[in-house]
Formats: sequence, C-alpha cells, structure tokens
Amino acid sequence: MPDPKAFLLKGTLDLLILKALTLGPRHGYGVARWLEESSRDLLRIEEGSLYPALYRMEDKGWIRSEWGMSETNRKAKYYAITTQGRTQLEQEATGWERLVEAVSLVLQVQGG
Amino acid sequence: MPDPKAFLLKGTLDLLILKALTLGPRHGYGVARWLEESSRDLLRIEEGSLYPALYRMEDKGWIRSEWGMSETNRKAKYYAITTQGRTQLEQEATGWERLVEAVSLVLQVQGG
DNA sequence: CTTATATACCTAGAACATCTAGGGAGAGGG
DNA sequence: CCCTCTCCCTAGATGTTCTAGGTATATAAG
Repeated sequence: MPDPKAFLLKGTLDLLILKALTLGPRHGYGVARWLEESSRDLLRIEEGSLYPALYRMEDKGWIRSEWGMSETNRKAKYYAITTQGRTQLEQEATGWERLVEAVSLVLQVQGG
Repeated sequence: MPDPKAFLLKGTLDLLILKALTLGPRHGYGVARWLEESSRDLLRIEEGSLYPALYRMEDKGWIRSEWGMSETNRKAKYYAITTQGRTQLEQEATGWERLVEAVSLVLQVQGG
C-alpha cells in the first residue's frame, strides 16, 4: 500500500509556506501544523525541510521574522510575508498551475 | 515576465516518461518531443535530465531498451515500458493526484 | 562541395531542495 | 517526577534536475 501522505515534490514547499503566511504571521511549527490541517492531513511537513526553507526565504526577502511568545506560552519565531513574498507567491502559484495543466494534458492522452 | 515553459518539479519526470511509453516504444529523443507536443509546449525536457532518467529507470526495471533505426534513418535506442513500469506508473499517477489535491486544498483557503 | 539544421545520443559536475536523524529546552498534565 | 507536546535547530546524505559541454549522421540548401 502506498504511503498515505503525499510526498512533497521539490519546489512546492516555498509556495505552501508563502500561502500559509498570507493569513497572518505564524511561527514555523504553526506553519507546519496549518499546512497539514488545511491539506486534510495529506501533507506532512518535515522540520528538517521546513526550517532551512524558512531561512532561505528570509534571505531572499520573501518573509521576515520576529521573536515572540506563542499561544502556549513558549518562545517562538514568527514569520510574516513581505511585499516581495506576495509577488513571489503569485509567480509560484502561476507556475504550479501551469505545471498541473501540463502534466494533466500528458496524462489525459489516450492509448495506455 | 515569467518563463513561458513550466519548470519541471523534481519527481515528475519519471511519471511523464512512463506515460509516454504506454503508447508504444519510443526512443529518448522521441519521448522528449512527444512530451513537449502533448503538453502543448508547456513542458521543455532537457536532454541532460532525460537520458540519466532513462538509465535510472532501466536499472530499476521499469523500462527496457533496444537499439533500432528511427523513422529518419538514424540509429536510435528504443525504450519500452515493462510490467513493473506500469505498476510504477499507477503509483506515481496516484501520488501526483494526491499532491495536486493537497496543494489545491491549501491554495483554496480564503484570507490572502 | 560546403554549410546549416535537425536528429539522436551521451556525460561530468554543479546546483539545489528535501529528508534523515539526530539534538536541545521549556510548559503543562498526570 | 516523568512524559508528551511544543518549538527551534543542524549536519550530512540523498537524489533529481540542469548546465554546458561533446559526438555523429542524414538531409537540404547554397
């Protein structure tokens, strides 16, 4: 039986994180939880992928971070999407849709 | 302006190649051409990605190869999908659909 | 004959994102 | 006191794709 969780294809994580942050600032752990919930548990976000991704994205100026306290009274680094990040999100969403369309066209061809 | 060609996410190429071969044996170059055409030119398959992918897939037993002559009278290595390859194709197609669904769920959330 | 173009294959190494497999520390419940 | 969940972090492995070359042949154009 195949894995119940979808594998994350390389290149989708940034898009998902950016989307998560459009709803307001979130800490890393919260981003992971939110992505799993909003995908109805289809996605699993590994922390070893998540945190490096957040650093990369902050370096690129797509998000910025600030330390704060979580709802459960713990130290947490909150990330917010920047204007640049919103532009990036739009581009990645467009690219994603294009890829989905392309793969869909290929898979629809008859004759298998 | 964004690139007119969709980037290939890592992990999609095997699926596409397997699908291409369900229509009958094809040589590598032909697989690339067919994928570009059937995706209405949304996809571009780099030869530096294609040939290594074909070798990997042959090693794994998903496809097998045989030298022959192309329609344009050139030496060409024809690949055919195996039974194992068809199983793999089904799994990858399922995984792909699951990922598309998951990302779609995430992107649909309101509030951006 | 010479050149250009399209076909068809190949490869080394770089680049890059994700995963594995750990680690730490504090809050709160039992 | 211990356990679990939260929250952060990292080094290194893994694996795929891309870059940027290369070779060779068929055929058409000049």
